[in-house]
Amino acid sequence: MQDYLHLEIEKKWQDIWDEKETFKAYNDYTKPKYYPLVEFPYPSGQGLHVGHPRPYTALDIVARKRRMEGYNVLYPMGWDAFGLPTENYAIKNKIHPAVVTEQNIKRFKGQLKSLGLSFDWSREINSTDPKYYKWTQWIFLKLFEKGLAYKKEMDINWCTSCKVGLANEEVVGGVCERCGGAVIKKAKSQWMLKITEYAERLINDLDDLDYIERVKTQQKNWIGRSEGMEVDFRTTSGDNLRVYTTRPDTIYGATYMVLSPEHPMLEERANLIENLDALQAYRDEARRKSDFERTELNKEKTGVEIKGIRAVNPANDEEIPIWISDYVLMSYGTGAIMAVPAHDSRDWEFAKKFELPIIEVVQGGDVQEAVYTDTDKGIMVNSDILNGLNVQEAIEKISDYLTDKGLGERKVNYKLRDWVFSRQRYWGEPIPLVNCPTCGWVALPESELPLTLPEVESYEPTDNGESPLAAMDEWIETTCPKCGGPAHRETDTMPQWAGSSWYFLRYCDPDNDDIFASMEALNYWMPVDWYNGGMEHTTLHLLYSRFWHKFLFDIGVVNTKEPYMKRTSHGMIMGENNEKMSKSRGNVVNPDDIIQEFGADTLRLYEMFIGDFEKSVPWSDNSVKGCRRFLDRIWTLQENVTDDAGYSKTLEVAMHKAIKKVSEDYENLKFNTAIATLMALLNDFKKQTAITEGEMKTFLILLNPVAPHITEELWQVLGYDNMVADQTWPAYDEAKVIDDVIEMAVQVNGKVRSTITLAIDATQVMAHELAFVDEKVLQFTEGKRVVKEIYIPGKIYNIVVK
RNA sequence: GCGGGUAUGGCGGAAUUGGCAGACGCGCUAGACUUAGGAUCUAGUGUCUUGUACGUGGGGGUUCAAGUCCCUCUACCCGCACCA
Repeated sequence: MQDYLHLEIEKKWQDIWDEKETFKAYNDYTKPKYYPLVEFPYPSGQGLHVGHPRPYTALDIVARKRRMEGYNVLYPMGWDAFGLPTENYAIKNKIHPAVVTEQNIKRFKGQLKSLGLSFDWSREINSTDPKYYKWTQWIFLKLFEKGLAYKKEMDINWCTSCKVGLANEEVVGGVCERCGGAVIKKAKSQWMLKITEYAERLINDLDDLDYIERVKTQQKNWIGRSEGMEVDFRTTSGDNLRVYTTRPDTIYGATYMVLSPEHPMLEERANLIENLDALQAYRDEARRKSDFERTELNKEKTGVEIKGIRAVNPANDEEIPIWISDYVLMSYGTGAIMAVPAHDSRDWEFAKKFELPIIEVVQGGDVQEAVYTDTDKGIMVNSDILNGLNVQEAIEKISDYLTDKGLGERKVNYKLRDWVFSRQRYWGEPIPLVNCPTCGWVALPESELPLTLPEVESYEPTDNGESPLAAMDEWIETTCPKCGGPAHRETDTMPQWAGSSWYFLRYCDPDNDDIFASMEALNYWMPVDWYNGGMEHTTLHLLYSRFWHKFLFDIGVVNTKEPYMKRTSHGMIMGENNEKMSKSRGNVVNPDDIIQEFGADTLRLYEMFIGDFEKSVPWSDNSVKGCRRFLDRIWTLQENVTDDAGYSKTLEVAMHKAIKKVSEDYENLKFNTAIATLMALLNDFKKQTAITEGEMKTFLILLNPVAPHITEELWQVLGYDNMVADQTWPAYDEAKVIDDVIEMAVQVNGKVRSTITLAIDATQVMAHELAFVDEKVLQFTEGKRVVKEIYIPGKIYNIVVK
């Protein structure tokens, strides 16, 4: 017997798979297809992280199993290569980001190949390749054409000392990550995409999808649909202040109003306001905080009352004060609220701090002492026409009442905001628009796509907040495609989300120069059957790509209204100390080292065995060794295989059970228990003097998706000249999976006292007879009265005594 | 703070969804083989005050029966819109 030389064996089979194009997805549109997808990685300078192989191996298992089940499988891979780290590296080292990207991709690809993943590399894509981003730009132009892209003044993070715009991630503790300088918000005209127009569909269409529940919930909560009312409050300045509320029933408890510090009323009625300076100072302060900081509850509430203007509660005509406070956001609702301190915890804290009146309108608590929010079963009080109603009835009645009086209207609101699509950066897709003094914003004609990134001297953003492209005069100066007059190019680029919002479509037809993918290819391959990715992409990436896909469906260029049929999520791999792996913590494990020492099969097996696929899990060097030991023990099986093609009598049930369990577990993300089953089966094998060829073959096929190299090698050792990858997935016989005799636990008063052996279909009478001669049972029942017997066939027998 | 999730031996985890808690693996203990062992093989391994005992983050409840269902508390993890 040869030694198990993992490096040699793994290289050998990887070369064979490449040469034979074993995993190529062929364009035979008559066969049943299967399209599993993993998120394409950002090729960072650090190389592959041990976290990457976890999802890749998981869907590799599914892909390999599907091929053996007769499907034409498309399991593709590519690079999501635009992004901030590459750009920052380029700035620091004065090297073109494209060069950095190329190096990183090369390294990543080599590492992925050494894992033996069954990707179809002939369809590799790269989001920074002009041939790819031509179509990203094309899709943007379609959005623009349909009125879904618009310009709006939005705040960016601005470092006052570097004089550059910063990503949120570059703002640490309110200061610039690079220089420690103060960061303020600076208004900048930005391209926005109207994702809010799709909010309703993005919620409703989730119903038909096979997404794991927590992903659906997160998507729904992120979109944040709420039904409520917009209500107008008159003011002493003669204006109407419109608020949004989901609880119009509590309007009689509204004892003050709060406006967002950015609310336009401050400008519009500046002449009537007596304390403008204080308000302005507060506004400046709020400007330095993010929405996230502003809505933090545990911090002390702050605010300033507007002196000189008061509001009138439309329900009871009482005059109430108006405050500004940063816990009200301009970006949600109308930027103004009616505050009901008795029944909203934020309002309650604010009222307590500033000694504003608290009026109970739903019975059930002591609102002077604590906020009362559990109002579901409460009855309305102090509310005139609503008194005595429950909350639901009150909402209906007051909504009708205010609507009839012309004081408000029912309104559905979403937390979801439109997508800020501009970045003042170099390393992104140029936005293919031209600003013409006479025609306004004009799209480039399709024939001019891709609009490629020009060479620039510096990748640093300019000190007036524009992208590095703004310094390229000869690139900016152009002519208007519409009128032919002089015009300027847009210098902002797209966010990294752009390229990843449609990449799964390109895999279907990656070399097409006429369209991003032909309808023929899309009709066959789409939708993605199973998409696995990190929980951290559950809100943004998933939502953005669903939005783009729905848009493409609306303009008739894709065939399905949803891109992904099924979405699952994997947990993170932590360092051995159960902290996030990072250089600074010194707990990083390099996959290359593991492959070198133990082999790719061991790494794959380990990452699948390590724990619940959906949960995060710490790395363990010892467990890696245990997985290698399992493969070593399999390797030695080759010495004890007989010529018998079937299963032996002693192992028959175990074989059928294992096929069933492994087949099901691979489908349900339960890779750890699938492997445990195979380990148990190997233990059974080891108890025999020899196993049959049939048993060995089945075992190798079942293990192949997890450990493809060693299983192919052992297959060859058995004397076959084809591959495991060419085999048919084994079937099991349901009749042979069930034991006909079982051990049943016998409980007395709910505690297990003994077990009895009986037929699977035995009756209670038979169980009774066996149990009441059992010494251990009698010990607990003797001299006592049997009150009740619970017999669940095949499960348990419980005797209740007194 | 808001939204989502998690908690089981020394460690990673399993438990047919209300029916024998701890499968499988690691670690540990003992033994075998060995010049040697961080190799391999065999056996054992939840805890303790060793019994009508206790035990699935803490407290309470429902049930013949609870890791699983209900109430409540705590701790940790992910996301929060310019990281990807």
